[in-house]
Amino acid sequence: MEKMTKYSPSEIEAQWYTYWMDHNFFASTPDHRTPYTIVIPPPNVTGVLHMGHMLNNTIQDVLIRKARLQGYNACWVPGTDHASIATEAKVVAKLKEQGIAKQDLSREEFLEHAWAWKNKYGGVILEQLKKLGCSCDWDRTAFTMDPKMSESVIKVFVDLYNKGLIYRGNRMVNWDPEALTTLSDEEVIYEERQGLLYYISYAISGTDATLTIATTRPETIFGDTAICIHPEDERFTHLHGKKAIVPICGREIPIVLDPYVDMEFGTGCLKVTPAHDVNDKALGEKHGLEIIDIFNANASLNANALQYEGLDRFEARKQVAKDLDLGGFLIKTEPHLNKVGTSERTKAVIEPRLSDQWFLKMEELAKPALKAVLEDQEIHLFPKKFENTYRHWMENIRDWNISRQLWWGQQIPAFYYGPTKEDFVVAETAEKALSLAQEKSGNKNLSLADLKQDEDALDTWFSSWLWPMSVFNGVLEPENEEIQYYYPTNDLVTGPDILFFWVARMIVAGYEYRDTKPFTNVYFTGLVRDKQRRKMSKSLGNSPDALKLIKDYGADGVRVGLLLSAAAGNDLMFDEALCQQGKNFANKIWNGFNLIQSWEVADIPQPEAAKIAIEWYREVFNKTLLEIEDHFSKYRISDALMAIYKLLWDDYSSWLLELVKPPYQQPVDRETKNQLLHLLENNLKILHPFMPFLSEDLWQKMAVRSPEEALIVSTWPKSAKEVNNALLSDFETAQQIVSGVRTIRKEKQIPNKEVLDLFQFSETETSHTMNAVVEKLANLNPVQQTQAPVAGALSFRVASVEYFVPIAGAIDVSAEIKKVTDELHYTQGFLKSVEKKLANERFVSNAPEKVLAMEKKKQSDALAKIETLKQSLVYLKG
RNA sequence: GGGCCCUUAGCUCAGCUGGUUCAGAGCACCUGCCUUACAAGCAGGGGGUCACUGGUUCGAACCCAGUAGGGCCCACCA
Repeated sequence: MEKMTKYSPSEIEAQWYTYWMDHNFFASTPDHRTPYTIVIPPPNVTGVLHMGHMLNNTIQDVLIRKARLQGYNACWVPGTDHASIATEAKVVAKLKEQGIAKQDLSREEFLEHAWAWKNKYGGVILEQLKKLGCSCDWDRTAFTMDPKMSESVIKVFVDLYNKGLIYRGNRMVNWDPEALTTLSDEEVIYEERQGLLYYISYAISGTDATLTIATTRPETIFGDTAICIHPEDERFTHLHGKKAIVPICGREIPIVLDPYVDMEFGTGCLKVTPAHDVNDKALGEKHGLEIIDIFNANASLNANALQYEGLDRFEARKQVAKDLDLGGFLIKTEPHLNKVGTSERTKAVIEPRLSDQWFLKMEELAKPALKAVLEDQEIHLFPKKFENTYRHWMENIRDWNISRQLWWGQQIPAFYYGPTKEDFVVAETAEKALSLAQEKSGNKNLSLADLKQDEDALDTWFSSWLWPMSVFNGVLEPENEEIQYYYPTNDLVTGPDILFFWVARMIVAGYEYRDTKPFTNVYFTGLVRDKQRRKMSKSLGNSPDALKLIKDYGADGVRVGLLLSAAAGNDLMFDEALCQQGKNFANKIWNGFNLIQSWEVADIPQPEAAKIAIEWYREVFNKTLLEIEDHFSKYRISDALMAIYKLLWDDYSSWLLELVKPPYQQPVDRETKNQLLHLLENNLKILHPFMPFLSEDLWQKMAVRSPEEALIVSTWPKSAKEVNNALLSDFETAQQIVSGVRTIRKEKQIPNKEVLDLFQFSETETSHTMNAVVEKLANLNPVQQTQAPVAGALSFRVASVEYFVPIAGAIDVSAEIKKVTDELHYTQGFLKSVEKKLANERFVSNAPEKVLAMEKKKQSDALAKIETLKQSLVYLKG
């Protein structure tokens, strides 16, 4: 027989996404409702969907869909980030393939290529998010280099400059010799690398003596402008005031004294290279040393390195070491573990380099942002542990290097009009700059042609830190309706890796420009790793193809798979098996739906079992709903999903549906079917945020619905605060009885078809409200009461009540005796421990009332149980 | 070098203010079943010295100290 027992997601997913889009269900405009806003962490325009995005955006979609159901005006703003360094690198690579070098292009020409590239590939990742089911308001799709966004960025730059917070300085910066730009401190990743410590001998001028320094970078000797020793180092007092001679180049350099030098490290003598090390720069300034830069921009050596000019720095290191050795200057080398800074983007080893850069003073700006999170609790971080990290960074915040030697990005609005580096003005436009320049220079004859704009672009994060404001045009028009309505946003869902890059800075910008937080809750997802705990990366090839996953398991299945493994802030081990679990779950629900649909309806009375089951399920549903809401309030998204999973699989499918199921090929009563459909509707509502496609599909299949009645815009069920615990507990007892009978069936291999008897042994009358449930699920004749144990019957106990199932010839008396005896001994032992506790005066006097009462109940229960066990033994032994 | 966090079943993880929701969940596993929605399933079942050592307490997975292992963040030691 052909049966439709398989759910195939791919067919319906596209259909429902189109339906939602066609009816503008994702769109939001300000209205009388309370807004619920999320701004997407804008992925790089160069990006393709990876597992991190999938997780991140699934969580956002769950939150936004739930809010929408709850009646909020849900607004999820999508967009992309221009990612200056990553994108520029891609465009440069692409041009290179076409035989075009960046240097051969003008800034304008290059930007044309970049925009063409962006327009062609920039939307890919957003299209992929649609496949995942993300219900973003696509009409609001923003890009960090949109005209208004860029204008906002420039406005903020000018404003901060005018406030005296932006300055230009010649500073040691992190230079990426591959991307040919500076990086902020946060973009530098330190790695431990095994290297060598070279001991190099320097002659002392005018004497036969020498001194030995230890360095990891022998190639930098050409930049040496001093040797530094500790003033109190008694080994070197004879060197005070002397000069040393740099090997190979023979230059004479002073020997200076400074307590900075660690006498314990190396030889106690330090060579000073102010152009290529932050500390050396400080020493240089202190002692008035010369600065000799020996590197080109690509980190090859320049003319200052004499015959090594043009050599790459690592090649030069080998060569210089070799030559030093030949010349007798290299005393020895020893292995040395040192930390090497590398570029987050290009992986190139960072070269500390002195250059003119723009900086933003952070100290004052950070203060309100620090207070808001830690003191005022205006913003909550989930998990909370990130508050420590946040505090540490904000309290030790350093100035932000915001200039990049790139073209792709907002060009710094500083205009030079004169011969010196200080002859510049900062303004939104060249026209404004001109009048400022005329004023500043006193030269009214300056024209636009005399102005030269700074070549650098701004750090990408200098635009994304405004994102929650700028997507609502809140920077240019701070009073506009949209920003007033949607801001502050509600939740931000992102990875902890950009806590400093982005999250902290958005908070800073929010307080500076709107005097309030940009969002209330920040949910940090973990890193997605593979089963072996390795970080997912392109180079390892361990990152599954997101679209293929969706194709194989359905978007709903993948969403469930990701969420099931994702506790907030913990890394998650992604395993495709979880997507399979998600897909199985979808199929389970789909089948249950088909089952109900297949039943004929008749006007017949409602069976008792169905009536009880439905009442019970209402309670379970309500209880679960309360749990789910509690989970959501703590951002425990996976726990919320698991609660729904168990509700639908166990309570709904295994218990409720089994109980209401009509006998084979017979109709169901109208009452039951109607009630069931209502329960199903509620199930679909709470399922919808997690599995939007399946839930909408079934919702639409169960009734003819107008667009206004679509599930996506329906209402989240209301929970009753009262839970009928008596009903729940009675039902649970019934479940245990059913389970007891099933265990006996299993042990004695009695088929389910065979109808059995069940005796409830009880001296007093007990309630029978659940008998119909037990009889239906365990396939029993009406449950009978008995005043005495049933001889020759198998038995089990639920709570302290004993049940008997008579089975002809199946009973092994001696085995039963052993079973009961074992249980008796165990219970006696248990009683003993309880009584010992109760006999302990200190326990009785210290333990709270509640605990004491509990112990006493344990005692009386155990005593009662021992009685029935003893009686059983008597009967068994005949 | 400074700071933060983690270690509970084979795996991934819950476990709130110390006490019957304290030893849990999902998956995996084992044993029966192609049973009348679903084998992508049903029913039943076995798994843990709560990292280790001490302490506090009537009582510790939970609090304290130490040890071992793992992770994260920050920091310029040549």
